[in-house]
Amino acid sequence: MITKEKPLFEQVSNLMLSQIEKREYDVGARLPSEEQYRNKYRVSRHTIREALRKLEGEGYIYRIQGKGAFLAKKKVSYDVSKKTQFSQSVLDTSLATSSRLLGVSLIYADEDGEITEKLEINRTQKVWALDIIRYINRVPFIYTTSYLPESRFPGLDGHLNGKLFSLYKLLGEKYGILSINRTSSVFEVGIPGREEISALQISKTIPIMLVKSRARDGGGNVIEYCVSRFRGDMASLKVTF
Amino acid sequence: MITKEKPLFEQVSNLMLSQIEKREYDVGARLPSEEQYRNKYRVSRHTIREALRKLEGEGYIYRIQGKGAFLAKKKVSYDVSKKTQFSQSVLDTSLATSSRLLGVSLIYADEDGEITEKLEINRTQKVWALDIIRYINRVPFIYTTSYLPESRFPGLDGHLNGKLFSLYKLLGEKYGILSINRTSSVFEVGIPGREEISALQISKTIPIMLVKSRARDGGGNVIEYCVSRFRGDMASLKVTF
DNA sequence: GAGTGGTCTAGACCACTTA
DNA sequence: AAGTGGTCTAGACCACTCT
Repeated sequence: MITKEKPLFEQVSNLMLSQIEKREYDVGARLPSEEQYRNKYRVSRHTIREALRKLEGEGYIYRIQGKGAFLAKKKVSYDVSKKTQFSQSVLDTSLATSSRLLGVSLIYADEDGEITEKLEINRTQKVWALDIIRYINRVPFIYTTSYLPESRFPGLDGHLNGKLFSLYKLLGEKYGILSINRTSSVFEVGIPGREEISALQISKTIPIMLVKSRARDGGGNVIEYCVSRFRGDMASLKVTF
Repeated sequence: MITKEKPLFEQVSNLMLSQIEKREYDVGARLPSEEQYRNKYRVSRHTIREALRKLEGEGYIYRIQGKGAFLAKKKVSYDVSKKTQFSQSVLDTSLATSSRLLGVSLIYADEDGEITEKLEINRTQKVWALDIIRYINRVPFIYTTSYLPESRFPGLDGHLNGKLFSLYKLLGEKYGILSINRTSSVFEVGIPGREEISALQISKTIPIMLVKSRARDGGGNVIEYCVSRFRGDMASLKVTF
């Protein structure tokens, strides 16, 4: 069974994958434990863990400390275009969406000046920073930080409540913002930091997709700069031109 | 020095990172070897490797077997919009771009039917599969596989040569395709497989960004379906709406 | 307390690069 | 041949979940 062509952990990983692709497990079902795999394939636990890490990075499985490894679900298709509302952007309407406001803070110019630059303001102006988590079927899917100039949205914190939450709707109702246009976005991949790991409840081996974008009002003024971090193993982002 | 707050490898990783951010090394310079780090921080090699793996995944460093770990360069900004030519999409014009055709093959319908579905053809039709590597300053940056219907582009292989290469220019000159429109793209992240690792010359810990897109001619017919794999540590993809 | 995944050590050999 | 990163084993303890 063991050849010398490929690294051992990769052979093991492929054996595991072939079982998965034969649909031997249901979606969301628990896979054998590392100890069980170790007995099955007769390799060290380290090798089993490398094989599992590979499958996790590829999005086939996810792991939870103390519970086990589970077969991952299909990716969620998400539209990142001009539509600005979360629930409208999730293309599969059978999925339940919800949002939670983690916190609001009023900050001064950031150190590197990235935010002030993106908002086209100067460093003496204050900025709202909103941390929001968006859920799909109660699973954290996106962790977003939105920056908005305080001068344009005075008293914003007073209009917010933690439970139900649509930012753009609120901007329309309370501040008379009629149209919001996302003109461009930047996509990058990354490895989650501590914040992303705890907000999205993922392990550090799952890559995240970063989407940075600016929104302008009808007059062309920048009203928001936001950084969204998507679970890499769950998201499939669709862009239409 | 060693607290119990965070995992050891993360503390080590942060110490390494603080050195990097203090600009103690030049871009592209070699970092200390794992053995040197091991002596410096007095931890096991496994721990050093986990710390380095973290930095690698975050895009700060890259590693080459037998040579060492090196300080990574800044990300390349790349425009993924309607522009269809590689050299035009790299936003920093000071960077040298080049392409290489890895191979052309004439294939039948794929097993899962993804390609035939995307090309809007049926399974009995043959399809050209072109593997192309695009370089930035002679470093592999994108690994693309393009699928084109053979019925639309007969004898395509005869027009290709491995060295200089612009696919869309060729389609215009040889097949009279006047306008090419990319209407939508799908973005995903992933972990590189064997093919991507060897084509992009990366290690398996570097995530890749997958961009799948279709192109249509002026008449609205699909003329190409392509899957591009960007080096996650090098690419910053810009989308304009 | 038992079982799970997460971190860590110590030591070994392999594959690749450089001299 | 020496040095580097890549893979692998064996064994240990920790953190978290479930019963």
